[in-house]
Amino acid sequence: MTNTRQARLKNLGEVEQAVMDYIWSHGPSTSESCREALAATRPMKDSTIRTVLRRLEEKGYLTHQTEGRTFIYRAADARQSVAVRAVKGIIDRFCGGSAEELVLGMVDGAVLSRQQLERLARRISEKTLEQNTIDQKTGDEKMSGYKSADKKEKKL
Amino acid sequence: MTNTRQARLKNLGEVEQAVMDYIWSHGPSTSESCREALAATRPMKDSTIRTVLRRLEEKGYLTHQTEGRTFIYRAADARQSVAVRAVKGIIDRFCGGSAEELVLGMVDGAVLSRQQLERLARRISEKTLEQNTIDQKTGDEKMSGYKSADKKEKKL
DNA sequence: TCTATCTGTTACATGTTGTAACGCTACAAT
DNA sequence: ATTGTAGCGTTACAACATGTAACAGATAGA
Repeated sequence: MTNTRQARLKNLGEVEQAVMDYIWSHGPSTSESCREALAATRPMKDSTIRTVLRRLEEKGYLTHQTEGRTFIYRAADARQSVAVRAVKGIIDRFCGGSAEELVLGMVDGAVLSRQQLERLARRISEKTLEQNTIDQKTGDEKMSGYKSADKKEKKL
Repeated sequence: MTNTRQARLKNLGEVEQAVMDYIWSHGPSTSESCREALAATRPMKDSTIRTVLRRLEEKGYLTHQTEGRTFIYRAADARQSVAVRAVKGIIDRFCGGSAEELVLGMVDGAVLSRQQLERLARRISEKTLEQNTIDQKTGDEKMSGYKSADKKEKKL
């Protein structure tokens, strides 16, 4: 059900990443606009960038549609979705599917600060509230009975 | 200085991953024990597994020490550290350094449930308290805003 | 018709990953 | 001492991934 079966996108090479970054930032683009945008740091012949674009499409990162005779490439998924999918892959491969320990590790690894994590929890709480307002009858989750988990309302 | 400067470990191939999983689970191992452990799903000649092990060491995932004439390989870093580093890489590449949106996306992407996130925040709060009790003077302040470093990286 | 644009196809050098054959050395049993 | 053998060192190779690009075919305008 949650299975969008998009799964396993191959990793991106350096140039591929750069191209995706450009398209994610600038929206639908032609091969030429990509080429020009990257020309400063990475001069490429037009056939080169087009090959990269075609491969990215094969890999499922892009789709294209024709405008006249010109290909307009656009990202198949939002940057963030791809990032999340990538992390999901990492979780599967390294953490046996449990994301919890990973996030905990991110805090220890200084990838996420404690403050950020708490703020996140708060933001989520809000979103959750909205959700609950709509369908709060599903009593299966909630398990709010967390012992005396000392709320300690940290200030931020 | 949490910066262990181990940075950028290359990705693991399928077999490499399997080997690392084994060693992470069983601790220091010889090439033979690895070979036997994976034999069921992946029969390999001894030279094969040894090549894999050597490469994993080159990549920095393993170290080895000699016991008699036998190599004992052990993980250079804990599984979780590697996972976190991998995520860090994703964050740099996709999120311009900000982990926050990513975690938020993990919730939306059903990788992390709201309950889990909140529980995490709670767990962290507790840890933070202990920490604070001990050294509350360290301005923990993670640099939440990386500049994304302009990849100058001229090919050579 | 001719040319400036675009796309289609094919190629190729590197690098990565999986797999493995050989070959050399030290130690143990004969 | 001789030799089998357990273990490591070295080299090879096919398949795929990635960056780079040439060349060819098609077509909208001038």
